[in-house]
Amino acid sequence: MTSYNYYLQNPKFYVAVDCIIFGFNEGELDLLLLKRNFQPAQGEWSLMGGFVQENESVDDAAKRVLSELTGLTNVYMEQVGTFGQVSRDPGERVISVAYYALLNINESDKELVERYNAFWVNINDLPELIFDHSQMIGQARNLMRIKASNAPICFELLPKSFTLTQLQKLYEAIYGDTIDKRNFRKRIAEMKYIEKTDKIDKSTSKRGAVLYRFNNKVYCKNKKFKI
Amino acid sequence: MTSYNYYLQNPKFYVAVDCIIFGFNEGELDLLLLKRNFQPAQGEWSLMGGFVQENESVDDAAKRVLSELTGLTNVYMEQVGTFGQVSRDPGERVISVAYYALLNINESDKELVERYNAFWVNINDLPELIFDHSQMIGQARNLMRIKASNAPICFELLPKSFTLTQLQKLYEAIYGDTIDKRNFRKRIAEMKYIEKTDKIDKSTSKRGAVLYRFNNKVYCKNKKFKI
DNA sequence: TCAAAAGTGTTAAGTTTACACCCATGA
DNA sequence: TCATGGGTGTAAACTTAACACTTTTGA
Repeated sequence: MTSYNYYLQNPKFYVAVDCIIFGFNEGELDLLLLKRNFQPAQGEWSLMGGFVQENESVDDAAKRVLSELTGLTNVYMEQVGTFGQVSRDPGERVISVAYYALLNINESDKELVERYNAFWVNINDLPELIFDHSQMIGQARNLMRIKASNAPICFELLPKSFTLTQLQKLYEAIYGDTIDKRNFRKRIAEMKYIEKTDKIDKSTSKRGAVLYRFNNKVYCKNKKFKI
Repeated sequence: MTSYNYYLQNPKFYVAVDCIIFGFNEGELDLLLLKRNFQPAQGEWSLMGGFVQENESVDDAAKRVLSELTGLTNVYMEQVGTFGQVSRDPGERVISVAYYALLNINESDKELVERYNAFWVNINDLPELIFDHSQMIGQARNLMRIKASNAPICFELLPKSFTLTQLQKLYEAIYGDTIDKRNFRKRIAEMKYIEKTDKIDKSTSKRGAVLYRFNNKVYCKNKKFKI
């Protein structure tokens, strides 16, 4: 590896990643937050984070940090942005790259989550968070909302098969607004890649609700999505 | 400043900023690119960039770097994202945060631009660029297009007063598509913050075209914008 | 007088919204 | 048999898209 003088005269920084981890449970959108049982800011609420290492890309660091907490790999993640205020971390200067992740709460490793002292917290009932983590969450929510209206990322939060009521409740949680049931179902019916299965979910009603699933192969044929 | 062991065991990185600088001239959208007369990658095309310093935020570094090239401060800038592949810069590991900037070409310091060996290049006719700079530009264009359709950022690229034909040509350049003149003007007419002035521009037609200006105070009253 | 850009309305198509009742079933 | 959530269609309001001619004036 060549080193030019050019680089040497410049300072280096700790670079961290912080994860805004979305989950969906019982009609509510949750975030996985740490009640920190370690330094710094012990006892306070924070996002799951970690430092970028020499041998990994920033994206890979985010995946690693997410996997350390949840045990999951191949999770949908998207970069939110970089937070680079000089004193955002009062301990040391740290530049942090925020990512949001969407996952199915039931697939996460409950033992790991417990070991980190992490909790799923309703997104409408968030505690105060350290540093600029609340700001990161705000940006992540906006980005996620926009993406969810234009791309089929909602299925990352749901089980493989789901009812239309579940799907609607998820969108209502994302948008923070109610949606008309008939209009919603009309739009879904137009999306041929949201397929009826022959299974019925009886867990929330006596009549039972048809289970649907997302067919990504069919989606890839034209990639039109709009809710 | 307190140092915890926590930080010390982690590596540090060079952090750079790269600027995607948009300008608008004669109906065409341009980017300000460097034909590098310095190391590394001398002789190749690149974005204007620089390293984050100890005493400045990442956002401030982007502003400084932009100002070094253009002489301009108070320029509209937005973060595009962070590029953190391990070997994106073959010289040394550098994590780079990309920003896009919108400015009026005529306000930039031509002498400085020349000294840096920088050129305004039509966005549809870009050269090959070093590292991941083409990817940065791609993301910046997408982001800018979306923003321009939802917020009045287009005026950053225009002189204080402008004709409706200029404004339409700008949007056509941003969207890479033609727009119906009557429909466009109808939409503009609904935006009370795009105000007629009593001036006429005679530079592009014998008849002359009315000059308009953007009134930010009026805009701030309801902040609705959609083109 | 004519070339060249500025300016101006209407209609059809498509999209979005609002809205209320019947269905199936287990308790 | 009834309470509960599942499932279904239509009409009005609004938005978007398509489209062509007249005006002004300097050369």
